[in-house]
Amino acid sequence: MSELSIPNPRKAALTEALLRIVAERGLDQVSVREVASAADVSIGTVQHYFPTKDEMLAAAFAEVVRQVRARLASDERGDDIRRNLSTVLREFLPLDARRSEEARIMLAFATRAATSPALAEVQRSVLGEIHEALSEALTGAAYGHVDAADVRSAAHIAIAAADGLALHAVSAPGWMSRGQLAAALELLLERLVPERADPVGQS
Amino acid sequence: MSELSIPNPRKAALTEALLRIVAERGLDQVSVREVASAADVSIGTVQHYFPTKDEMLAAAFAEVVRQVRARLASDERGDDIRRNLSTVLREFLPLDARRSEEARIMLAFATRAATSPALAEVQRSVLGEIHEALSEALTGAAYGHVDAADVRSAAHIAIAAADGLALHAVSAPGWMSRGQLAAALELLLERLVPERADPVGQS
Amino acid sequence: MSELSIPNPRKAALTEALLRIVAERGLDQVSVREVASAADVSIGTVQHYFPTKDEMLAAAFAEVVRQVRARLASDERGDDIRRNLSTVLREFLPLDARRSEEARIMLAFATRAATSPALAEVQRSVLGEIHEALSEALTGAAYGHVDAADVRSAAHIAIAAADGLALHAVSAPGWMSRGQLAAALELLLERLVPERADPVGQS
Amino acid sequence: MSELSIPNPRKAALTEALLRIVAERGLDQVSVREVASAADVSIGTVQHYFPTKDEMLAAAFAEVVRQVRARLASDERGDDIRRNLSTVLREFLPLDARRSEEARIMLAFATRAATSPALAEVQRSVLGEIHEALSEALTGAAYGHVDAADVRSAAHIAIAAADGLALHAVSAPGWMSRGQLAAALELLLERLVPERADPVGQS
DNA sequence: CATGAATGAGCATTCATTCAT
DNA sequence: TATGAATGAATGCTCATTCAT
Repeated sequence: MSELSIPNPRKAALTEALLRIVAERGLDQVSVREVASAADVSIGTVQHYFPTKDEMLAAAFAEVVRQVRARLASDERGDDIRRNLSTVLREFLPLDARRSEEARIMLAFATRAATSPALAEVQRSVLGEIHEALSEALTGAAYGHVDAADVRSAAHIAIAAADGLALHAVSAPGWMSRGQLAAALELLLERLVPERADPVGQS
Repeated sequence: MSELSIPNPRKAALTEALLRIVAERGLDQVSVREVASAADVSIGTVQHYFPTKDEMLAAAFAEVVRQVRARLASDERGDDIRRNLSTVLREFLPLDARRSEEARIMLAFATRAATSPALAEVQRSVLGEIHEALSEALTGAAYGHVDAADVRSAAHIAIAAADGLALHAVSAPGWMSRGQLAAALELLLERLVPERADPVGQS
Repeated sequence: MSELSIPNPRKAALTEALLRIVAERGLDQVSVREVASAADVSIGTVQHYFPTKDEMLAAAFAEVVRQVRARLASDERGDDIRRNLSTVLREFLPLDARRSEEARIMLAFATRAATSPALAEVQRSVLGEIHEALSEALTGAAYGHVDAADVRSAAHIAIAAADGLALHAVSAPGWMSRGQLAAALELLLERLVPERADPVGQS
Repeated sequence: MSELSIPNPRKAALTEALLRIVAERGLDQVSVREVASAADVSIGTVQHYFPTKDEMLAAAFAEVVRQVRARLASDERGDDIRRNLSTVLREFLPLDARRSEEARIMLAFATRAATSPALAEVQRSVLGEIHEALSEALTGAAYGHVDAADVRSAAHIAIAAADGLALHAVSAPGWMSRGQLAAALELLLERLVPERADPVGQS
């Protein structure tokens, strides 16, 4: 409703075009020209909205992050913490075309962040946010007997494993099937999250 | 394996120069010019050994893989399987300058593999090799009661978590300390590798 | 001359901004963008007043000429013709910050006039005007025994020497000191303007 | 004969092409593209010899200076000092097509030197060299009764007047005829250089 | 009156590659 | 074996200008 949420339809079309290129051909194939032609506007128009390529990349990364955040926020949560964690982490695995594209994009930006302080800053904040959320959930799952450091390590492991699986799936197409990705994730959560402490019905 | 794989020393100097650039400035900053100047030879010389840039990149990736393989092969192995796994996986974490550089290089190539069939093929074979080794080790650790699928999933998780931690450390410098990386890995192994059933019955 | 030549104050601000850029960074650094930002208005506004860059340049040159003319008109004149000539010609030498800036601007436009018929026309009329005035003064200084052609040549020399000194001072900063500039001009006038025949008969 | 004097025929062709453009259309119309097409080579070739535009411009300016120096050195000198000075200074006036082109080129570079320290340095050294030569000649012409400061001022005036006349002729085509240029120069020398001190035939 | 959107040509420069030597 | 010449495509970016509002 606020003006803030209507950034600019043209700008949005440009970042979308850019992200499509990243997903299909990689971040190094992104050029002002390619984005212009993918969005079917002139080069000048692209640079009217994004004076420099860096600004354009940063905006695109921010948009991806925004989308991922929105997706995580809209996911259904229930009582079963392990299932909730699974829901969240599955968002990062390339289990369908949409998530596969997103994974390729996130990986591309993460890798570039290794040599771009600006992108690294975004990456840090994204990781921080997710880590925070996972830590909370894991604390809830521990039913009292928690070692805070262990919980934080477990959260680190959870994100790392999800991103690592995505990395492998994306960088070595065919190496893991979707079933294997899902199975690996489930096994991890089994080992990471204690059984629900239903003191009665539990054998 | 064979003497055939001992490359021309000049060629080795070129791939080393290239990998230095990748580690420091990223894969997209690699150009024939940069490699030539980093190796202090002429552009023509670079292209005498590597007629195309793709061949040069492929050779460099192969060299990295070769180095990692050599490192893994030379690591000390003992009776404690969990410790052995830790030793192997720690090779992938940026726990010191050398491994940090290697992690950046591996990540760069992995990301490019997402859009390069040739590199993807190498990536698949590397992952296959490591997965195989980890699966064997985990099978040994299970002391009989093994579900083969679970073992393979656990191996997937192990590599994924290690690479994922490396990805995070490299793409968000400052996000995780070396201690946190090591702690997360240890926690993972605790959860993934069953305690040795009978510490007594061990020879 | 007429009130008609009093331009829109906004327009004046734009030409002033333009001339500042010319003085500081040269005529080729003048762009609609730079002028707009120097005058702190939008590009569109600049082009509202000056539809094309050429018109803007022409207006700026006209403004400079207007300023120089005004300065020359306001200079004090006395009975000593040589001194009057000196006063006039010193206006063209970069003897202080203001005249230095003006000299840089005049030189920039003169040089561009070499390839721009429109600016060349302005340049011709300016030179004509000054030459006329100097010729008159020199005729007055000759006390009767005049060769009209010599007087015109002397006027040519006078302007040329002044502009040439300015050219050297501006194009080779540090080459001539202000004292050297002034001394050279005085020597020229000594040689160009005959001594007053009878210093006594002066009222 | 030495290798130094054979700089590179290709390079020479490029600077010649560049200077042609400067003379015809001005220094701001010089672009790598234009030079390449004027010299009938590819853009890449131009930049093989001159990695940056600045280097190309500097080389071209140096070449112009070299040509002017060579011309001055090859001019005939006789016993009549005033005539010798005339010969030298006429080299700077656009009295024919060749000198007109040279004058336009020199003016263009001089003007750019106002905002380019590198070119300004060259300009300073050129002026220094000519000033030195003129000062010597004028000292010789003074037959003993010299005020060194006056001689240097006279030399300044001589170059300035020549360059100023060239500036006017080039920036206001049609303003002065060739005859007027020559006449002005001769008048200047009359006033600047004392008559030959033939002690007898002098009234 | 003033602005920002949009454009397309042009800029210097970097690039991978081919070729002759 | 090693090099430099030469090329032409592609890069990010600046530019003057037109147009709708």
